[in-house]
Amino acid sequence: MNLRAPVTLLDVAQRAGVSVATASRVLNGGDRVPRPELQERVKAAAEELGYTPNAQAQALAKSSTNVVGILVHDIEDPYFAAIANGVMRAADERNLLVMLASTFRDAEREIAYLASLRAQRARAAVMIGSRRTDAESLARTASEVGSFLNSGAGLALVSQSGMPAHTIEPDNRAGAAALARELVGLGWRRFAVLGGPDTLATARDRRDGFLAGLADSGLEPVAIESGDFTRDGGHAAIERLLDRGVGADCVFAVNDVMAVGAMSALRQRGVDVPGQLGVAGFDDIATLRDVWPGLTTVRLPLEQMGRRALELAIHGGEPTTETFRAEVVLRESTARA
Amino acid sequence: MNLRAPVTLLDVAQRAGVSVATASRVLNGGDRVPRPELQERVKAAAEELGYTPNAQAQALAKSSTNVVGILVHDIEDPYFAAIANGVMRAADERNLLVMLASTFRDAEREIAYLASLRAQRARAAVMIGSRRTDAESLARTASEVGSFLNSGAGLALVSQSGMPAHTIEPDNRAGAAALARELVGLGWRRFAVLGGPDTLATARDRRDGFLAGLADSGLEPVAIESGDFTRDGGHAAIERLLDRGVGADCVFAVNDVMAVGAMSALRQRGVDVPGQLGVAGFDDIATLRDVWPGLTTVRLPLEQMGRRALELAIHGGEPTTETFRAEVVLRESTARA
DNA sequence: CTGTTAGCGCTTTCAC
DNA sequence: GTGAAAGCGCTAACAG
Repeated sequence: MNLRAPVTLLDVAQRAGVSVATASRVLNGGDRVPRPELQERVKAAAEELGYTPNAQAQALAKSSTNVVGILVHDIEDPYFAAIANGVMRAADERNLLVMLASTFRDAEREIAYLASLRAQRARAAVMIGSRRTDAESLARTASEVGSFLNSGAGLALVSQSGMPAHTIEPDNRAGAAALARELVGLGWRRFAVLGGPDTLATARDRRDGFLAGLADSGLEPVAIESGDFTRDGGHAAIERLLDRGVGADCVFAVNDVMAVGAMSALRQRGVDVPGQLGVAGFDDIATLRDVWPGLTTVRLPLEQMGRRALELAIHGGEPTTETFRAEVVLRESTARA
Repeated sequence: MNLRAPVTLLDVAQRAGVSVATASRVLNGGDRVPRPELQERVKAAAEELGYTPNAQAQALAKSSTNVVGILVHDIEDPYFAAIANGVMRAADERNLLVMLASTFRDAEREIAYLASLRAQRARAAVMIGSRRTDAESLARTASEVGSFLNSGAGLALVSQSGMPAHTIEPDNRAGAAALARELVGLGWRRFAVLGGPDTLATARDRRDGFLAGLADSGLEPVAIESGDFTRDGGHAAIERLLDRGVGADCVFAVNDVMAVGAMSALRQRGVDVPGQLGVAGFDDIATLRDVWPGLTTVRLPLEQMGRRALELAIHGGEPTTETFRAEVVLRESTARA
């Protein structure tokens, strides 16, 4: 076994003394099954020569691939990783290869990747993550999404409505509203909200849902502060809030990483959680379940959402929207004395 | 724009009134550059028809792709996500598409994925994560690695030596030894080690390095308990240790997630950290930097390691081994009163 | 059941 | 500079 030697089907066929058609049939399960004896010969030849089918050639010949794409903003963000994981598991079960692209939150990259997937003739793709509401990039994305769909590939979006494709929606509003009610039930009254960028639908929905939940009890938040949808965003937002000196007794961050960033800032400032200030997040990120005090949050079936997204994407058909329920998880960060 | 309509280069060429050769040359920068006027015509035609090159066909024709693969055990594990992120960034810069596979810690899957990447004629691949030392699966992996390399593709391994490919090694032993020394310097004396499976080289090296570091001060651990290389593994291991009642005053878990799992168990048992027991980990996982008390650990330049791995993989050449230094990060979890 | 043969869409000599 | 044509490796009719 030395130096590159591209063994082709023809090589195998010749060595086995059969036609390429026969070789193809036995090696890649086809319609008609050759006689046992030939099967043996072909398999043996393939084995001896160390034959590996050229997926590119196969794809070209039957104009269809077993590749699916996943687009996430940032694979290091545990939220995306969890959903992507679900997609990958489902893909693995179906023997599909996954092309994963981290767009680093750049709309242009996202569009370019989608185009690449189209060029690769991917069977389907799953786009994860809330889109910005910025009209222009939204239009450009929509256009590329149209082309993608038009190429015959399947597509499912997670946390992003408004596109003519299958959509998986976490019930952000209802979940946040339920959380608000539970917190009020616990006795908290003066709430502050750490929102995300206003262009992110997910962040907006969670904030609005929370406000709606408070309204159910005739309450209004004492403050709303927006920041990036990240750990640092939460850290900075709570500091601004503290500096402004609003008298909140409980703060809701629109996602867990922001909440954790906020908790860190509070610790630095010497504010006790939940003694002086209760803190709640959203997502129930697995990696953060061990933080202390345990973070009250709203659990989303992230992996399942990913699985389902892949199923819908490869299934195709008319655009569907499926909503996944969120579930409030009360922990120590909002425990009342 | 209706129903699937595969626009080919031929369509574009005809519409522009040129040959496919010319169309190819202008659309995919080639050797000879056609006259400006033709370029315009071809580009216009391509635009109007909404032409997208078929990557499969291109790959077949020039027998080379711009696809690279990444193999990780579990993309939800922040350690792997961080390295994979580095690989993806480097890939993105080079305009390479990434095929990411999560092997779910299954050796067979890993081998199968490598074979798939070979079938896809991937340009290169990066395998991340310590290999088990189980002789049989090691041999089978080695065999597939051989085939992969033999196909002309590049390969780099992260945290796994012993294969005839480029290798990126975090300096686990030295890092753990340095940590041990620092802890001793802080005044800790009775150490317990929460090791990983003995078949994982990474886990072994960290444990051994730590022991060596202790030995430098003439110390020996009071106990060594092994568990899975996961959050739950750390949680269970510390509980067994506690039940056995070894009188340790500081415990070193061979990775951060184990350490966090252990801290959680300690909290449940009412053991104060670092008051009653100091805790240290390894990796300095970003997502865990906000846990409280802040976890003393050993930082590895995860993203950089990933970047470098990709560079080596696509560069090819003689197998190299590059070692990345680890750096001790002291935090509150091992602070002495 | 098995072999022939025409493509799949694009790149790349090799002539013009 | 530009085009004709021969593949790249495999699949899928279509004949035997």
